[in-house]
Amino acid sequence: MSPLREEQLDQIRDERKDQIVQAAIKVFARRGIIGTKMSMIAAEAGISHGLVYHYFKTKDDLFSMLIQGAVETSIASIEGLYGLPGSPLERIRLLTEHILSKENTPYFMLIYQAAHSDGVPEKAGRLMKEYPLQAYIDRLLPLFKEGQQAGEIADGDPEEIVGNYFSILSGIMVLGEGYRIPNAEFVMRTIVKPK
Amino acid sequence: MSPLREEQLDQIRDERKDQIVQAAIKVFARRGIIGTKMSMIAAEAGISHGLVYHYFKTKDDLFSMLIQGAVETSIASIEGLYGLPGSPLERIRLLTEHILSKENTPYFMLIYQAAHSDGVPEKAGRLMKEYPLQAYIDRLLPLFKEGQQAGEIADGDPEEIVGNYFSILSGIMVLGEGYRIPNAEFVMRTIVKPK
Amino acid sequence: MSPLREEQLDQIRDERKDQIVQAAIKVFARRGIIGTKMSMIAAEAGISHGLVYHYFKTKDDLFSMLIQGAVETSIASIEGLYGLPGSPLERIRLLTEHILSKENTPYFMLIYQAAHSDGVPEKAGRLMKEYPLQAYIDRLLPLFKEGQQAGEIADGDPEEIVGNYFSILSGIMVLGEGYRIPNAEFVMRTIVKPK
Amino acid sequence: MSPLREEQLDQIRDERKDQIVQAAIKVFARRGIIGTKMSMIAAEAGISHGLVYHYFKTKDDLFSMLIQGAVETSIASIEGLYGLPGSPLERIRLLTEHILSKENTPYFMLIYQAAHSDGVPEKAGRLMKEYPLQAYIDRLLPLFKEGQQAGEIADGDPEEIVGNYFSILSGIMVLGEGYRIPNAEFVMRTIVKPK
DNA sequence: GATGAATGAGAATTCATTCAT
DNA sequence: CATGAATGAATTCTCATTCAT
Repeated sequence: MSPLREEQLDQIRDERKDQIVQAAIKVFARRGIIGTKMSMIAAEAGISHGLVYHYFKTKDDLFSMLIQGAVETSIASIEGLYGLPGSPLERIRLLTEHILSKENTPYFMLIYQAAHSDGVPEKAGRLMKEYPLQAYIDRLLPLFKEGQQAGEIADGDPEEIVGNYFSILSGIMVLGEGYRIPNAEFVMRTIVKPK
Repeated sequence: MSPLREEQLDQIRDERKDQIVQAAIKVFARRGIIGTKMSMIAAEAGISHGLVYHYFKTKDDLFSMLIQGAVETSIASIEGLYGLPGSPLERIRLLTEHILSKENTPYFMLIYQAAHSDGVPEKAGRLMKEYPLQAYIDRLLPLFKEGQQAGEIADGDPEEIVGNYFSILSGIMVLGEGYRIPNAEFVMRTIVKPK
Repeated sequence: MSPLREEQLDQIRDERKDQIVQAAIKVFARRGIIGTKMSMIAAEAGISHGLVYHYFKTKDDLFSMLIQGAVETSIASIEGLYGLPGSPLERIRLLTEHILSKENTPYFMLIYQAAHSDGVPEKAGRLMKEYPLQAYIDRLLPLFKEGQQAGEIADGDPEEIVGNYFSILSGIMVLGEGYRIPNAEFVMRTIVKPK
Repeated sequence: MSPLREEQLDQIRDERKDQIVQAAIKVFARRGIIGTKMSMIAAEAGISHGLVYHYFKTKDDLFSMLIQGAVETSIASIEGLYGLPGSPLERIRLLTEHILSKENTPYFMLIYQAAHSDGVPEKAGRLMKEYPLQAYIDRLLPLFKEGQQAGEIADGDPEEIVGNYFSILSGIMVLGEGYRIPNAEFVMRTIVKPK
């Protein structure tokens, strides 16, 4: 095994792994844990079902890994808001637009699946306990409070407002095909302070 | 044999059927079609799984029956709005409160499941084709237009407004445990015309 | 319980039992043991399935009873030949016509089912051991030998001739719908001595 | 991956498929469709029941495939007669011997099962409609007519003669264990013209 | 690393049988 | 005697997972 060869293998491994992950996100998001067959993921990734097991120990393992990624990404994207310039409202609008963008759907679906389905594997379940929905709310809270102080966000219990805001966004993202996705402005109306 | 006995049997049948239906709504709503095992329904209803088949031919049959009920009930509840007194906005607020009330969750979940899950039985699928989401929007449209004419509802394409409104409500109802359910007022903000 | 009432009950019992037996013969003959559901028998007899169990302990019990009747009847009908007048060939022709008559089909089917199907209950199986196919052949043998001595029946091992004759008849009777039932004359050609 | 491997897999597939088919013929012939459990076929073939489903979609599928083979083989074997040399009677005797040979039993049983049993799958049923018993008779008819013209076959309605002949052969082949199988000569007596 | 044959646990469904009324 | 509600064992079929090649 020359180092070159090793590198090649590593590259193949990474490629394959990503192939599988992308396929799995797609299928899990649409069909949920139970509704997703390993063969579907393999077919979507264009490989044999046997190969999936070279890279992921079990179906639960694969799902848990996806959830972990989804949670980390989404938490990071919220925390990223605090480094951005602009008024609180502007930054919230940015986040709202970001969340409502098409490419985020699978991540929300995944988190939704993990929070609900009963076939949720232990590991994914643990993750959801560590970073429960409340975690998202907690991280948004300071921003909303800031907004209230700036007179941009409607008065009222800030935790309630954030909770409502997050529910509405989550709900929309989970709906899937057939439902109209409102634009950010529409959702923002629920939180901006009327003049 | 005696009329009394006949009645007793009818009563038992009705009771059991209702028991099963209630249990099924509960379980289907939470777990979806594939995720729901007949044994879960039986256990939830406190009967043997064999008895479920005494009353419902198949799992698909049972699910389809529930969907039919859910669709009919929800359509009727929208259409009922047109007979009520009050301004359009007041009536929409009424509907919003009604939809957001706890006891409606399973119906929305059911319709959501029927519109999405992959194991949707043919009969339920047909129902969803007959009464697709658009049907709900169509039925709400006149009321919203009325509201716009009365200056109560925000300007803009009424179909878009209704679609967004319905998406937000549907999304919320589908989320299930862990998420905060906003009160009607919060949702109403997305559609009322700012003064 | 007046004696009159007892008699009435007895009569009902006998009627019901016969109703069930007739229905069972019909259904078992066509569908075999496994293919016959108790509910089919009950439906054919026009009673509830529960009532069948008042008269027959189990499905196997019912089947065994029918086999017993079929075996006894058919054995008796062969033995009856020996008391009849006429030449051996004439009496064999009589038996052949009798067997080939439509109303005998179910009995042959039943015996065939009992001899083959693997779901044969222990009791019926025992009966078939006591009166196996050989029993029929043994009982026909003297008549055929007589026929050979009288120059009416073809020469050759009489046991083989009887066996063949019985196989052909049994086979025909077992075929059921769709197949043509030859008349007695046709079958007789296999055993009569050519002039 | 390599062509060798490809061939190996093909070979394994063919072997397994044949193993299953042979086992299935054996079990279906004896027990009929309903009486045959997939586990029996698997056990007979010495494999897991899961593997049977790897090769055949359903039990009905497997049965239908067997019927198709049986029908095609038997029709072909009749049609092959017309290319053979010899007098009509000689060729019919050949066919009779062929049919009565031990190895043909399962095929006749199978066709019999398909023509009768109640659990006959739609596909097999369709095949039996396309090639009903009448088809066999139609294909034999010309040969028997030839035989009558040659003075070898008994006079009378040829369709009736063929029908009877086919019934007798079918009946014998269907009987199964316990019954004596007559030799061809015995059966031929029913159709040859007496001198 | 990659494939797909092979296994077996689990879920839907059927049906013989029991039993309260 | 008669009914049909109720149960659970048995069967078909699916799919996650293993493993030889």
